[in-house]
Order: sequence, then C-alpha cells, then structure tokens
Amino acid sequence: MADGVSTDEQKIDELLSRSIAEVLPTKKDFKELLLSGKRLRFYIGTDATGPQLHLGHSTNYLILEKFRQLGHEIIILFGDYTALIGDPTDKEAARVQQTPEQVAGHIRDWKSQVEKIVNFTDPINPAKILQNSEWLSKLSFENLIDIASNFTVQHMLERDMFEKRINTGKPVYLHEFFYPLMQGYDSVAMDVDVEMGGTDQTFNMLAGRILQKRYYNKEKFIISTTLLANPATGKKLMSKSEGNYIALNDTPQDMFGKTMALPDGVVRQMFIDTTNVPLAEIEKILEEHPKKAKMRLARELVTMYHSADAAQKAQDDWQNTFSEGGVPDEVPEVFVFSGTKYLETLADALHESKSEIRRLIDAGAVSEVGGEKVTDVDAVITRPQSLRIGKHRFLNIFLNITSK
RNA sequence: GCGUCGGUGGUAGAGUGGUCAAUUACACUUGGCUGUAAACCAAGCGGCUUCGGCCUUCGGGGGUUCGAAUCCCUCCCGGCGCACCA
Repeated sequence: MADGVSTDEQKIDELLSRSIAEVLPTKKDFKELLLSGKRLRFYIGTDATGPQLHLGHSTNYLILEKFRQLGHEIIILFGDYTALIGDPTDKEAARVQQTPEQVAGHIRDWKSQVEKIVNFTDPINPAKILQNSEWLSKLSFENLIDIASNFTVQHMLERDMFEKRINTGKPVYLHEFFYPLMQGYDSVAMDVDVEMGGTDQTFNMLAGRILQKRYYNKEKFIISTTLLANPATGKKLMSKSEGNYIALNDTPQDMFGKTMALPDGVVRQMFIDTTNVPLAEIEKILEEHPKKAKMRLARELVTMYHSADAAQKAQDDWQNTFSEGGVPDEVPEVFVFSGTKYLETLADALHESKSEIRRLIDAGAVSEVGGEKVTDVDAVITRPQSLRIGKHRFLNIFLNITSK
C-alpha cells in the first residue's frame, strides 16, 4: 500500500454513502479500488468565469476534501479554455475570451472562497489547481479530429438539453459539441483516476471515460454527486438567477438569516450535502422542532465558513432582531438634514426608485423600530431614528449638525 | 440564396391600429397570520410627479397615420422548408 493512503473501510463507506448519486462503472469496483490502498488522482472541473460560489457548489468540495484527507491526490481544474465555449448545460451560447490576468484573478477569488473547505496548504498533500488552457490550447486540428472520431452525432444528441432545445426550436450550435470533447480530453491530459461532478455533468464526464479508455485503455471512475435541490419541488435550492442563494462568502448574519428563511423541507438535504455533521446525528437533530433544527443548521454553516464565535453572534443577532423585534448590530447609517423627506432619504440609501419607496410606505413597510409606521409619503425627518423597511432592511438615520 | 414563421416586461406567454405601461401564470416585493418556514389571505410589481398628469418601453433604424407593440420599408438575430454544395 502506498504511503499515507488510508484504507479505513468505515470512513470509505461513510464517504460513499453521502451526497453521491452514482458511481460509474460501479460503486462496488470503486470501493475495492479505494481499499486497495492505491493513491488515486481525483479531479473536479470548475467554471473559470469566477462566479460567486454558493452552498450548492460546496457539496463536491466537501467530498473531495475527505478524499484528500484519506491521502488521495486532488486536482481542481480551472476550465479557462473551455470557458471560451460555455458549458451547454446552461443556456448561454457565446462567451468572451479571458485574459490570463482575468483568469488569475478569478482563481484567486475562487480560492478565497473554497479554501474554507478544501486544504490547499497541507504540507504533505495539498489540493492542486490546474488550468486546462495548458493543454487544450496546444491541440491541433488533427488532434481534434482524432478526438471527435470517438463520438457520434447521435451520441451527442442524446444529451437531454440538446434534445430539448431541438424540440423547442432553439438553436444548438455545432461548437457546443466540442465542450464534452474538451472536458473529456482534460481527463486524458491529466490521466486521472476519478472525476467528480454534479449529476448534470454526467455526460461530459462520460466523454472523458471514453477517451481515457481509448487512449490509455484505462477505466476512469466517475462520481456524480447529488445536486442540492428542494426534495418537495425538485427545484434547485441555490439558484443564481433567482438570487436566493447562500454564498460561501456571505456575512455571518446573512448566512444565518438566509438559512433560516429556507423551507423546512430542505433542512435534511442541506445537512447532508453542505455540512460534515454525521448522518446519525442529523437524524437526531431533525427530531427537534423544525425551527431549532434549522437554527442548528445555520450555526453549523456559519461555523464552517466563519467561526463558532461568529455563529453564536449571528444567532444572537437573529433572535434579537426577529424574535424580539430589535435591530441587528450592524446597520447602515445615513446623515441627513432635518426636514429631508423620508422618501428621498430611503430611495438614496436603499438604491431604490422613489416610486418603489412610495409603494413601500403605502404598504406600511416603513416603520420606526419599536415605534410608529411612517404612513405619509411626504413626511419629513425631524430627528435621529432607526427605521425598519420590510422584514430585514434597516437604516439608522442621524441628523447633520450644520443646518442647510 | 429563395420561401416561410417568429423576436413583447425576471421567465413563460397573450395582445395584431386607439379602451396598452401592455391579459394571464410563475417568480419577486410588501402587509396580515407565523417560527423572518410552509400554506393561506390581501396589495404591489418601468420611471418621475405639484397626484392632474407627464416621460420612456414591445429586436434596431426609418416610414404611414390625428394615433402603432400592432400596418409598410429596411437592417440585425433565430426556427423550419427548399435550393446550392466547388
């Protein structure tokens, strides 16, 4: 057995039973390989456009980190070259080429978010970051033809999303077929043993399996992980387009609050896919009152990405604010002259239109903390006060000393 | 290239000369009820407003008309069919 690779069967079983949708070709073979003590090379691809990461992304990294801890090699691949095409999994068709500086910046951003989960500084076995432009930019047309000759158009068209787009009369661009080829070639270039990704990546990951078999006669394993979805509706829990995601770099207060606003039905899924709380303990937690269970989840998450202290503080803030009608510790402040309209002050401070503020005032959404509602659209500010706008927006107003 | 259908607000998708700031659904915001959950009820959901209105929006530009998201021309983008395929 190779140095430093753990074959602890209990740990392996635990790892394989959580957040993993499928292992190809079979989970049994994969487990045997893990038990053999061979040091395996794992990789996961990531979008190089440098987005804000959210909890939906964390699942894979949590799992990878566990494999890293077992002693396996972990590569995180930045798809800076594939970004030229854009993954057809999402709808965007055309993307703009990025400069090396931009890519480097994205990697820095990305790393600052993920290093809370994945260890890049371990002296013995740190996770590594690679960029696929390193090899993809060097391929010749001849290489591409050779790679492409392993796939058929029929095969490509099997992809659900292509089929869907064809059926609904949406365009399918030829270059989109290259995406799986490129991602597949990444596996070859790095000669990996295992690729991991969400279930939505299965097709792309299989392309790599085909190519590795062809070029190296090697059986790559594929781990597809469950996507964080609401079990009741099947909808994605963290959707960037809907803006309701919990970002890995959210402030403790935001993270706590957003977690508490999640539907009850998703708490189990969240615990399993986004925390390291042991499965047995999760079940125990879920026996408690839903609110308590959710608070525990929120605490757990804030602790992971910030600290236990921050979690405690976020919880205190949350309880103080919402259960007892108080104000959080950190509230935006504005200084205005006495006689300024609420309308103007709020529009300015909240970056909303005046019409929007008018609506909010009409709806009774603006009130003084612990006091009266502001009901008159034309009312003016005459003294310093703390305002609450809707459920979770606050504003402390102070008066400028000098007069207008 | 020819023909044909289509491009509407966050999304889907109505509207085919004035009653359209544009039906409806979903999403979203706010109020109520709560556990800042869900469900449910209600209101809102382009901007500005002296609250009478005014301004900007239906792929881009131009035109017809008292008046256009709606008609015409043109350009751009897409689907489908046909043709071309050195």
